[in-house]
Amino acid sequence: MKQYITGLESPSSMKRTLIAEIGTNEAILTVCGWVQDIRILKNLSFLVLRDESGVCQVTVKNLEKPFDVASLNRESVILVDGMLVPQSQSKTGKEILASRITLLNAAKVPLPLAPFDKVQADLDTRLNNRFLDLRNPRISSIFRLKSSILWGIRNFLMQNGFVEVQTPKIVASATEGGANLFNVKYFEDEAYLSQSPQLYKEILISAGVGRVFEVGPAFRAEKHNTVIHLNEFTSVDIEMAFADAEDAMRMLEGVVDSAIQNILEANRKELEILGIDLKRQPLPYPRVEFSECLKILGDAGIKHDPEEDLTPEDLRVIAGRYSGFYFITKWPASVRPFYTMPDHENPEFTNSFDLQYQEKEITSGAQRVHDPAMLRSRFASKGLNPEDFDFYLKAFEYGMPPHSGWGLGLERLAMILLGLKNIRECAIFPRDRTRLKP
RNA sequence: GCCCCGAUAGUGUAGCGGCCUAUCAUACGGGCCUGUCGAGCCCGUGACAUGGGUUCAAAUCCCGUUCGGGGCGCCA
Repeated sequence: MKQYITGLESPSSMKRTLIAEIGTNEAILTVCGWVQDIRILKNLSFLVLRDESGVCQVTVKNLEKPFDVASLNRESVILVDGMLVPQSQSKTGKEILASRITLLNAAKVPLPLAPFDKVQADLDTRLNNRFLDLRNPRISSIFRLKSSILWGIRNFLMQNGFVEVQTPKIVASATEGGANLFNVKYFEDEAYLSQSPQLYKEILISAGVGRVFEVGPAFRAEKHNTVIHLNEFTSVDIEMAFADAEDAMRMLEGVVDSAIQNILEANRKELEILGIDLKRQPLPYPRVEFSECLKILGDAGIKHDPEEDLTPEDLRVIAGRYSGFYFITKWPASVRPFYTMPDHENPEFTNSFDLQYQEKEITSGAQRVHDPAMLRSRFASKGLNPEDFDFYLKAFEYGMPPHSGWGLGLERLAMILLGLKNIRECAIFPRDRTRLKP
């Protein structure tokens, strides 16, 4: 009674019906998917069959023996030929009376992770068995949403005249210092994995691209062990010519709003599965100067060195004043990279900004230094050797426009919009301090 | 790099010196059940991360190792 695969019986997608489309087609149909649940009664058995579009119930009359249901394991892949039951009593709303069931591939028992168990597995167990974890729509919804977030971002940038580029991820020098880079062998040379496309974006501004963006991986060799850091993350980077920090901030809030708008329109189902109540936040997002943050901290009785970066504790206090997204602007030069433009009036501050969501930093951006002489002195003040950046500096010597830009952590944005507590949830195969597989 | 915490069946947990022949749920195997849908009921299988030590006695206390969780620093 068991029917094994020969490999030659692979179903054609031409005659396969997606579960979501059941009821719109003929009454005799073929569905394929994973066995999510098995309930065996005396005279009949029920299967819950799942494909990428949804679930339906498959009813098997045991006496007719279209298949030995008892031999089936959860999460095995089957093909079901059968008839649509017109008025189904199933809670899935869709029911097929099986005339034939073909086992396409069996799942071993026990499952290392049961995606539909009543007990929730730990994140570590889930990530070790990500292919099973992702079979649960609660998990796969995260990545459908992330995909839509990125589409909303791309759509907005394309509409605003940006060109998408791909810059190298194997690079010869650091963008902001040397400590946090992964080494790679590049034939006879020493190379690194790129921590940011910053230098290339700026060179492209000199190249006359005008508005440029990139979505790509960024690598940070920091041994951080937190719920908001990955060693490989997706960076959305833009750079705009003839633009100041305010222009870049406007583009940034536009991008975020477009991402939210897009998932509200396109992903009602996924938002519902995850129980997310997401709302657009009116533009513009509040702008708060760094010096104002120090006052807020002062009011809370926290003394803060004006040359020092804000700590997570500081940001929690500041976040008490703002709900949702807000910008912190005019950061001190001491905590910003060499390419950040100093403020004309107060050169110890910069024309820079971070986009925050409560206490979490999502984006860092600024107007950039476009004058090569100023850039050289900034290298010196950061203790960097200009010779390491010769290919970069060269682009500034022959007509570099004033320009601004930012880099946004896609997983950070996703975790915030989706209300997830650990950034690893937002990376489909995350790389963290110890995780190199799968 | 620093600091805290943890590791018990496939999964998730209780136990924290003798009452442990280790709890419960879920999963898994068997049986019953004319439509189930977190199915139900009965029976059963299955675990103390690892190496040392303390003790009459260790899942339980101590040390090392490995693995995991969280925080800080750094950042997106």
